[in-house]
Amino acid sequence: MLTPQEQMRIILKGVDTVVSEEELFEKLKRSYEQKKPLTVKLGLDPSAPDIHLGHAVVLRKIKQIQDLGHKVVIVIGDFTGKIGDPTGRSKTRAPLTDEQVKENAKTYCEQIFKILDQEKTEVRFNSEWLSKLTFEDVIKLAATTTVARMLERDDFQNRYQNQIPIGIHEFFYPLMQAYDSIELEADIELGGTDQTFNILMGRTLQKAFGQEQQVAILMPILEGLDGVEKMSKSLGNYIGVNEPAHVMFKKVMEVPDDLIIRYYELATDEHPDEIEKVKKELAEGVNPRDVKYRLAKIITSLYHTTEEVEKAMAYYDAAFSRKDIPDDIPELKVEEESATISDIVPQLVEMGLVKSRSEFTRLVKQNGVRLNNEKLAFEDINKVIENEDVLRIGKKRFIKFVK
RNA sequence: GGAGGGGUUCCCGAGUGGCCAAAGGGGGCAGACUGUAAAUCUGCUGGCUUAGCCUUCGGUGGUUCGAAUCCACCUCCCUCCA
Repeated sequence: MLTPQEQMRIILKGVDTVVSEEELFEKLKRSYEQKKPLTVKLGLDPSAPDIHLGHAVVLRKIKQIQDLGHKVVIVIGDFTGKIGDPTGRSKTRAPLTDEQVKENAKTYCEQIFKILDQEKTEVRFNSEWLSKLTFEDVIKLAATTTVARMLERDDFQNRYQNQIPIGIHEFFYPLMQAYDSIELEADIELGGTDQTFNILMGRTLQKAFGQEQQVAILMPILEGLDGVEKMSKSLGNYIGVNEPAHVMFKKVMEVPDDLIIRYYELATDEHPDEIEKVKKELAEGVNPRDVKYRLAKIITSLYHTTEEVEKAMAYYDAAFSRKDIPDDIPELKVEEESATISDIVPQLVEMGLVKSRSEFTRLVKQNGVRLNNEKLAFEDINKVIENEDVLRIGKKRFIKFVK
């Protein structure tokens, strides 16, 4: 086991805030001396089963701590998920059913274990203890804090000021999450900075319950592809860990230039020395495209095999650098011998390539659709499809027809 | 419990009887340019069997030749008072 000093260095890399570093050091020291691993908690919300690089920021950090020999406990907030939590996005979230939660949890774990070591990770569901609390217990919990204190939370404050509803039940969300820490006797809790309030509430509650307070480790929030908003599925600016290699690669290339370093820091496991080198390169005027190209390779490799990455790069080079038709594109079997492009549109809609026939028509009229790399004129929409015809919709969407 | 203000298309927000598939902005998509990104310019942005038709302005019902707009009831949100 590494010395507490060495552990600190690894743990602190890239973090936004630690409350508090002294406490963390003390815990590490004690753990080192007694050879007893610390319990590290990460709470996950099962309502969004697709993990993206934004979530991965925290997961990577916890993986590093896991590798230091500490005990990682993932808490799936199935109970909290059923209550509905404050998302900060205008509306109160719809509660999930048991089936949804279970299903989501399964998908979740599959993705988490692309990053964490499954053998060494404990997964718990917080309904296990939360569902057993009596009303009296709940009141006692609630009595540990005040409305004013609750309203300190950014999200609540914003909504309150903007006249967006806040359900009373939502006040319980931080309390429930905090209670999880008591149940686990957590030494450390990880989360994004958006979790600051909830995680600190864990400290408050632990103190009220006579436990040693957990250390809060808060990771920065990764911006999404737009470069401004946080990465999130609902905003559509995300890179999912489950996405095919070529999609992932292309998306990393869409990251704004000024976020290249941030992505290096938060979305890869690159060594700080390496990152310094990259910073220098950029400062010296190396084409950001090339730097980003390497970044895309590194990130894609974290979630895909070498072979898949090679393919993805070939696809990218062909489709976007040379503007050719790549080799490896989805195919659509055309049943009807005399089917025209127009005839096939409903199937394209079904596949999600276009939203509707109207949208397809608009794209064609705007020269956004190509047939075998030639612009498709609106009059040609009734052309009979030949075997191996390739349709390109916009820049990214390809489909090959086979008969 | 009382008084008042609100709910419009993906978001914000204009629209108080026909000229409204609904201004403007944002976002998104496409084209040009480029480095693939950004910036900029242009176009599009409910659906369809597309000179036309159908669905949409919290819900239901009504008035009217005609309703996002008027009326009734319902529902949800906010503010102030209690």
